[in-house]
Amino acid sequence: MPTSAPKAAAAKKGLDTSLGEFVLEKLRGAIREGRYQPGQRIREVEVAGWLGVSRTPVREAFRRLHADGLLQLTPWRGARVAELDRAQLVELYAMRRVLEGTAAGLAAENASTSEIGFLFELLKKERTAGPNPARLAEHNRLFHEALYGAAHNRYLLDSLNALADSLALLRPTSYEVPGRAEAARREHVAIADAIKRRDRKAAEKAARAHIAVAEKVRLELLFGG
Amino acid sequence: MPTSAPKAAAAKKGLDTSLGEFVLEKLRGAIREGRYQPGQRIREVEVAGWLGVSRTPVREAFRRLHADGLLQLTPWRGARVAELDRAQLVELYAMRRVLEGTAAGLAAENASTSEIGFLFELLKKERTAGPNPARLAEHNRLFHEALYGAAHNRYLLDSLNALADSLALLRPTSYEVPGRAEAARREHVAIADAIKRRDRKAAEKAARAHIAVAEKVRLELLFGG
DNA sequence: ATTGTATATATTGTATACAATTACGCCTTG
DNA sequence: CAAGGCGTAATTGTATACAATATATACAAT
Repeated sequence: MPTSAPKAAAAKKGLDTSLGEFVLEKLRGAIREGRYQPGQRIREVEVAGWLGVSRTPVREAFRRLHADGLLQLTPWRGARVAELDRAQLVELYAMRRVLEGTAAGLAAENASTSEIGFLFELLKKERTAGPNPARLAEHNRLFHEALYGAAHNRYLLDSLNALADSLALLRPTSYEVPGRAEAARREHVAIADAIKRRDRKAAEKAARAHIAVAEKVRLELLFGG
Repeated sequence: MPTSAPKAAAAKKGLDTSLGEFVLEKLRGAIREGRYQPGQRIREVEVAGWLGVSRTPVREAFRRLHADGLLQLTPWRGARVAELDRAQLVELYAMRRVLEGTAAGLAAENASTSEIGFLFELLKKERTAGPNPARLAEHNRLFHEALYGAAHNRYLLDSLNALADSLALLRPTSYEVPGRAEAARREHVAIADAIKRRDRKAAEKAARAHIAVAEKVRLELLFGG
């Protein structure tokens, strides 16, 4: 539970956006980093005090997190960080397999040469990232975000980002599994190569395969063989 | 612009849900029925007065509609019903083609026999619906919603509903085009038949074709050849 | 006439006050 | 000692008051 004193009130000075957005980002970060655990209840006044704002912008942030599926809201009973059971996880990965494949396929058709260059840059960094699982997961996130952008479809982008946020609820990440990092990197390379060759089918197939493996690893990690 | 006096304040008595939800549904309906036109500005006090509530639940509804892409919110400058230009429309249909195909494919695998029966029931009603474009569009919506449900994937369902809401921004509907209704019905039948045969590939293909035709008709209708 | 500026008005963002509902502890009672 | 009811505290839903910002109007200067 985030408990740093309202020095955040200082950090929000010179805000280029509304307090609601500010709170939203703070909460999203806290959930992504696991400082709020799935199932945990979040009280409005608690967040308001933490960030030095009133309940109003906190409630706005809650509503948006709810829309993204990160918070479970029940009337009069407050907000709770969403939990994913096995069935939901399977549904989520099914969806992601489709969308990720579509993104890769569209990227093969629509990505600019600089976007493709950026993908390979990220892969280079990924190779030299070291063994820290959190850092590896972060690199992974950057690669996938770049891929989503290269597809050039706003709706697809938004959906995939929402799915990624939901998946961030789960820990540990797949990168805790020995050898997963190298395997994932090889799969990433396969996707990027297909995009560079402008091979839509191959890119789609590689991306779907990548997600299928990720699902398998995650399920084993979380629920055991 | 909806202007019926606050008799709505009476209609909201005995509410089984929060006022925010109430306002959300009212606004969604008003946008879907074209009572709020794309590009039109919506003021908080105006809606609050219309529905006999304060600005607070109105703002909540605005935020959710924004998350769904139906409202465009800019700080200090209020809410505006989203507009779709041609490029966005193309992106949206690309997304819908993928998701609708996926939904049909999953329905072929996962739909219960009663769900399949319901699809055919809707098709029967569609055949005898008469020539009213608004009624036809409504029947169409029901069929697609049933299809989404039969896929048994929550994330897919939410995404497709969001896309459908965005498409509802556009009028006139394709059903203003002579002959579109019968053609659409035949395409619906093809989808339902494939699902009944449990033929995943065929269902997916039929659904994608259906959306592709719908896109073509819409583009011609809105932007001319 | 047009453009720039100042002022007033309107509208949204935020904070706080109040109402409705729930959760929990305590007491009573069998 | 357990079970159930009552009352208080805690929490959220809603309304309103206030602050910050944008928009519109009036007027002056060119």
